[in-house]
Amino acid sequence: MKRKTTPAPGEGDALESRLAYAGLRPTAQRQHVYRVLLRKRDHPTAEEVFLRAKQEIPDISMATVYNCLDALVRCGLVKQVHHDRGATRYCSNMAEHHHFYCDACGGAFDITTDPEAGHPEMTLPPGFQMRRYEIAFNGLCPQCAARKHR
Amino acid sequence: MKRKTTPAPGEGDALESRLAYAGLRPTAQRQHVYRVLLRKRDHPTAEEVFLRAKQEIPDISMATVYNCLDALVRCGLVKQVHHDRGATRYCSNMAEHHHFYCDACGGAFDITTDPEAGHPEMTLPPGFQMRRYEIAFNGLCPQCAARKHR
DNA sequence: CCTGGATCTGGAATTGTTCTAAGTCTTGAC
DNA sequence: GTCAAGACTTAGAACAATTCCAGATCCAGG
Repeated sequence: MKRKTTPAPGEGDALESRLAYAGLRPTAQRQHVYRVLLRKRDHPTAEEVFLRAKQEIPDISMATVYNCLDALVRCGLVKQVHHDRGATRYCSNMAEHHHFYCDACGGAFDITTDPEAGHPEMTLPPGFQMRRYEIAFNGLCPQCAARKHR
Repeated sequence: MKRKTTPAPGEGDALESRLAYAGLRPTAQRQHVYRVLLRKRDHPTAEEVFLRAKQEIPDISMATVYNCLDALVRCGLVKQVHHDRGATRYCSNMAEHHHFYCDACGGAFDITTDPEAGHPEMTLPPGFQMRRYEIAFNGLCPQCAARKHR
């Protein structure tokens, strides 16, 4: 219910200007949700973001978390990550990269794009206009792979 | 739920033997659902398969369609295709391939893998054990691209 | 021709997400 | 400052895709 006032200037500048540019206000909830995503970059679901955000803002609601995440996505600070039909995960790493999904632990890992590897656009039949592409890797993450070897 | 991956009793085998190999019966519903998928390979959703299947088996239920699709997936005749968090689509093209999703019309198109292009496994950091990978292309399909150019 | 297990069915339940309506806060005009 | 307009947050309802469930039905083997 009660809302915090404007935070100290200098804190979360990128966020503030990005939001402003998109015509959005840097509310306490948005700032905190963004901080949650920056603090632990493990591709949390909306539910997980909600639980983490609640620790500091106990009254925050799920709807607000969805709203905030949507705002962050819209102003280009956060990316949605989808795998199969699982819950949407949120990723604050905006560099070009792909994802590896561990079949054992379900974790998602950033795979930074190898600049040497050519983009696969030439493999497309004529007529297709590619805007972007994404590679989803599946298998075992290092930890789970090591565990299986024993 | 544990899903048994069937190691192919023989490439390009009939529905019946594939099902039998997985310990499943070739029921009328399963055969018809499979026929529906072969007849129009446009990556239909379960709902679309249901509507098409109903034309020949009016009493078939949605639950049965899901069951049949699951059976076909389990015995390696059909693949699930996911894009963002949209409904699961079903693909009877079992050759290795990727998918192109048109941002304009929402269609899904098979992109056959270029055998020349090296697999991207070397781009993975050490420790990761890749089992498979999938490339999702986004952009405009030839038809929608042509329409935009006018 | 019985019987047990596989299968089919409609409907309820579940999950993740979006919508809605009402209340709260912030901004800008005066 | 004061006030209205609009942005934002909230709880809960609604929603879509899917899975679960329990009863009915089918069918192969004895």
